[in-house]
Amino acid sequence: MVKITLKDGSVKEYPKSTTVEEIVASIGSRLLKAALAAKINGKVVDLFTPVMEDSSLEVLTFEDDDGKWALRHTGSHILAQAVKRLYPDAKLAIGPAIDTGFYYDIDSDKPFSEADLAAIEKEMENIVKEDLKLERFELPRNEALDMVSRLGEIYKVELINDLPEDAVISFYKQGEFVDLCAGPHAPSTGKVKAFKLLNAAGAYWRGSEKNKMLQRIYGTAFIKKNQLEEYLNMLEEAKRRDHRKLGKELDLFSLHEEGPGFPFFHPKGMIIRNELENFWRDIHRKHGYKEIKTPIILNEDLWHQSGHWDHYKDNMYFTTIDEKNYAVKPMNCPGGILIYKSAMYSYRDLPLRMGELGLVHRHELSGALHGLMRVRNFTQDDAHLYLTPEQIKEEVLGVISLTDHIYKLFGFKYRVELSTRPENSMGSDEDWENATDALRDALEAANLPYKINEGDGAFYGPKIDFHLEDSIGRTWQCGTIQLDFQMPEKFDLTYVGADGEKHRPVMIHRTIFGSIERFIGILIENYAGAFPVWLAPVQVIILPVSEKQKEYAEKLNKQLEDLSIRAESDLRSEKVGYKIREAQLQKIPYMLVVGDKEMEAGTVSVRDRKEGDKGIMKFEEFLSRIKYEIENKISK
RNA sequence: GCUGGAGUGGCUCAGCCGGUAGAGCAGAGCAUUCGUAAUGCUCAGGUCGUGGGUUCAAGUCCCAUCUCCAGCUCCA
Repeated sequence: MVKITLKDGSVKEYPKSTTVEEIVASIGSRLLKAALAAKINGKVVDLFTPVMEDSSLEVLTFEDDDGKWALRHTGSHILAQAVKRLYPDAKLAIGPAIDTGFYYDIDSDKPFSEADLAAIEKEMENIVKEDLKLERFELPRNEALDMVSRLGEIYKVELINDLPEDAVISFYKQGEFVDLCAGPHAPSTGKVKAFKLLNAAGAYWRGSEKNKMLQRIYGTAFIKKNQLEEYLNMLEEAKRRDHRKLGKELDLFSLHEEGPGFPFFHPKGMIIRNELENFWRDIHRKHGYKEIKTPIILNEDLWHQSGHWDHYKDNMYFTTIDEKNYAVKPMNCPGGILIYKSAMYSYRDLPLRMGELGLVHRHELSGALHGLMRVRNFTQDDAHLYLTPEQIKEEVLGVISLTDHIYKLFGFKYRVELSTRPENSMGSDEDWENATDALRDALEAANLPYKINEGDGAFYGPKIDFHLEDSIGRTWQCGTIQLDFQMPEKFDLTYVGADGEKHRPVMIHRTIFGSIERFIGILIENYAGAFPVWLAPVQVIILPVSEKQKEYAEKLNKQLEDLSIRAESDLRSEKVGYKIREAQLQKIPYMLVVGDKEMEAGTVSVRDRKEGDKGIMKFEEFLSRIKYEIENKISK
């Protein structure tokens, strides 16, 4: 007999090699129905696993991440099985579960069209109906290789060959289909009732552009049909929030063939930009930053000296002036450094914080361009801090807290990553280690959860990255804090210490918005175009009921403008309903409906874009309310 | 850059098996002066991303190219 300790602390006894499934069945039929996998002594296993010793047992359902992943992983196997049934020549690569569902990479001569996906989905439904039991078996390496080569699965051969010597090589079988897989899986294909294939796209084998491009089919799976519906609705909703669509509808910006990746900002988009920049300047001044501006085009020699030529040339644009070679700046640091070098500094001057809203140009791959999120020219809200080595931690912490403060103002959730030394980089291992440790210390001190992003640092130093989410949960790097011992060396930067000797400062490169363009993209999607009043391109629109109130409307408009509130009046001879509809679609925060009643009483009938009709109030009262909202940057 | 898909008036979209472009919205004009998400009528507007080719005839077929979309790669 073995003793099984359940999550609630109760202990039950079962004959040895009773399967998890049988144990779960003895607990309750509802739990059995919901169970997808289990944890025995903390290790995730299949339900058909026999229990051989005294253990703790935790049943995993779709509510648990591991249970969810098991179900979706089974979804990917069903997908592969369906593909093999329909296209026996297709070769299978990898097919994992992911946050939003699952995918399978397949090598097939025939590209999968929408119609093919529908056919595959149909076959998957059959497999679900067949309710095939999943079985697991292990093979010694040579037998495993033998089996996958007999099946002609060349990618699986490669995968097995790359497994470490001591790895257990396991397979999962459902009906006629067998796949190399570590598991765990749902107990049978019948569990995957609520699934859908979403799209097909290319993906390189093993993620390297040197390898063959395979076809990746994405799908998702849930335990209940209504969860799937909900998810699909969420995707639809996200499409409505897409900043590219809203940018056009709200007349904020545009992109043209004449300048791929070079966004054009329209008057309304410029208002948001300028408000953000004003806010940025204000808060940075308060945090001890000076502002500078450096040229966009600088002599090529500078870029040789900075190391960009060796490490960043492929992303740069070049030009010639008077037969001399120049580069368009992809970063602001070398220009900023020239300003630093134009004076002498005492240790008393440090930390020196110099901010720059700098327009940079980078050659991004054409296929990577994406609305405002990834462009070829963008304005970084950059700053370079020059410090003594002792000041590193405090300054990094200062930047972290400023970043947190600003993101919170917008109500953004964010994720933090620590990116370490990349392959193509400069400097000694010791410098890199010190810099990376310093950033890690700061993160620990700030008590920020973070993930390590191996080899993703800048070529001159490691960095802390802040990622923000767009409407469908894709994340984009915005803020970054980079610690740099290299540029001060390359440019022979110095300050005079208390000892009267010259010393080498350390540099921090940092951004908070990251790029104004990308940040605006994130703002649009997060607010679904309904910006808080302080950012809204038009803050108030006055809607006279008829032309009789035209003058009253103009008077109110003028008063608003005198207070620097962005107001418009809709004086067209349209019905109020029509004017409201347009203002509503433009997501204007406040509509002031004025008719004879209001005109005579000096009042306005206020309509809030979210809450609807707020009733009549004195115009002055409305003024003080909106002023309060603007001044305090209220988002609601 | 790679794989797949798309590109028709300012916007959103229709156009079957090739026979010389349709609608709604927006715009302009006229009428209407109207109380919380679309008043009516009239008019104007495209040669179908670009360049070649096949054909008596191409938005529709073929080739090239540009841009966009999804994903991969890359990144603020």
